Amino acid sequence: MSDLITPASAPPPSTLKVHLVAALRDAIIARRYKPGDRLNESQLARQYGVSRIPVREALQQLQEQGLVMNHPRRGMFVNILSDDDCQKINSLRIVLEAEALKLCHAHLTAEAEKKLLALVEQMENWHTGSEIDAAALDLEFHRALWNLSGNSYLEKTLNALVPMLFAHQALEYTSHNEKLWPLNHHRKLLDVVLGKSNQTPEEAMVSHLRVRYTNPERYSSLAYAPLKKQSTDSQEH
Amino acid sequence: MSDLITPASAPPPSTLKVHLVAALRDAIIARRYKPGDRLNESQLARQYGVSRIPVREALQQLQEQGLVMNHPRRGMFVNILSDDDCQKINSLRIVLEAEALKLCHAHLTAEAEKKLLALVEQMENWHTGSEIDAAALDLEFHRALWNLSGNSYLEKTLNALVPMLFAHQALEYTSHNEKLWPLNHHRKLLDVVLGKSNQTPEEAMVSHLRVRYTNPERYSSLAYAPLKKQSTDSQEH
DNA sequence: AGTGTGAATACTGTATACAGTTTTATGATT
DNA sequence: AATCATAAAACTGTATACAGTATTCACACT
Repeated sequence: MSDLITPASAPPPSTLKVHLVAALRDAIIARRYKPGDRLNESQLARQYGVSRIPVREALQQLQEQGLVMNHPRRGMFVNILSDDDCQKINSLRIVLEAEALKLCHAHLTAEAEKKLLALVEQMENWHTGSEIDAAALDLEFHRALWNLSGNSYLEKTLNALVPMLFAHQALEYTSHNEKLWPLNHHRKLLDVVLGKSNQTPEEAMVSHLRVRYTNPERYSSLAYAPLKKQSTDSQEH
Repeated sequence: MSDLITPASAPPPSTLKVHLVAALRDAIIARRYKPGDRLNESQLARQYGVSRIPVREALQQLQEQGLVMNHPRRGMFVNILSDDDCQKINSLRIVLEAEALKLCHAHLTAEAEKKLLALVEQMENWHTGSEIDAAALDLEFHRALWNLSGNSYLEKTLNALVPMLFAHQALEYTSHNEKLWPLNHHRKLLDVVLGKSNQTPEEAMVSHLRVRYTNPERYSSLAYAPLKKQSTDSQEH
């Protein structure tokens, strides 16, 4: 009979595609590729030392996640979101993160509490370092909350929405003003999870996430334009 | 200069993949392929008269949408959801559909109202016909609401969640008991959109969608089992 | 110099080919 | 007859090849 279901402990029989998805998504979230940049299949295939097929498959998965956009027979581009798009995504994010926060309390473990607290303190003590790293910490904290919600579909949905905002640098970590610094908000969210806050999950999440989106010139100047050799400094590996 | 952005009126330069995605998704939602069924790339390629590549790409897009599941190096299977999975998806659906319903009122047009009303009446007069068709009408009505919400990301998210429930026949249309018949609920939702209800969007959506999920034997008996020639009557075209 | 036209190039979408793994079938052993 | 081992077949993941379209470049024309 053997194993009908692959045992959870089995070595994950990974494929090139999953590695490429992770690498490309991280590169887009970290803004090494910027909105509007063209993603050339052959070039990426050369960079990663694989054929075009797994690159194509990875790009199509990212397209489904909203990070890149396909123009048929023209190619894949890092997606461009308007201010309005960001607002829409963010309002949806608020609803979903509030729901997640609501569910967290029931699934709280000592281990999870410890991890969240460590992240909060790491963020509070953040005074030097790049904006990218601040974003990475921010995302990691929220992902931990999504995971703690215990609803994997909620988690997956948020993972398909929020990275779009990060890819657009929709959050700013430059103002170290103590009151406004987004990283300082996270302890309040943790307090809600721990039941040590008098705010409802909705209130806490709204006050954390309700921001306006006004795009600076975040986009590649080549966006959707006739394709030219793009800046080569956005490469990696 | 020409067109920097493909004009909306342009003939959609479609690909084989998008046709396959639509065909396969419809087949899964209509339960011509059932949860647990194996989807063989070569076989589908032959059926549709194309090569394996566009079939693979279509299946991977459906995987991202949760309708099929990949077992690395084993193949794609129509996804199987446990009762618990259905509960989680449904609770998320309620939150999202309530949000959509809330947003609809602001975007209401005479044209949209006419379309929704037509669908409601079509459903109320539904007395004969298959369960599949009832499900199709149900889904069409809800999709119209999602679209009317004006938030394309909300729409896309719901389109990635709700079809999973339909693929599992999680809704039953067999009880023609007037009070319980789900198709009869839709007028109440429309009333909320029109502002003619004293229910809040949340209340209306909760009472419409809060159901329990208990799976009958909805699954293919071959689910995840050593692969055998599967029943050939689930083919099409 | 700027603009328009056509050839050359590059790229995507799809088909075919190949390698390694998984599944199935076959046959030996008890 | 049932179980285990081995060989054959089938399938996925990936690479390569090809066709058609989009883009770029070069050159003529004004």
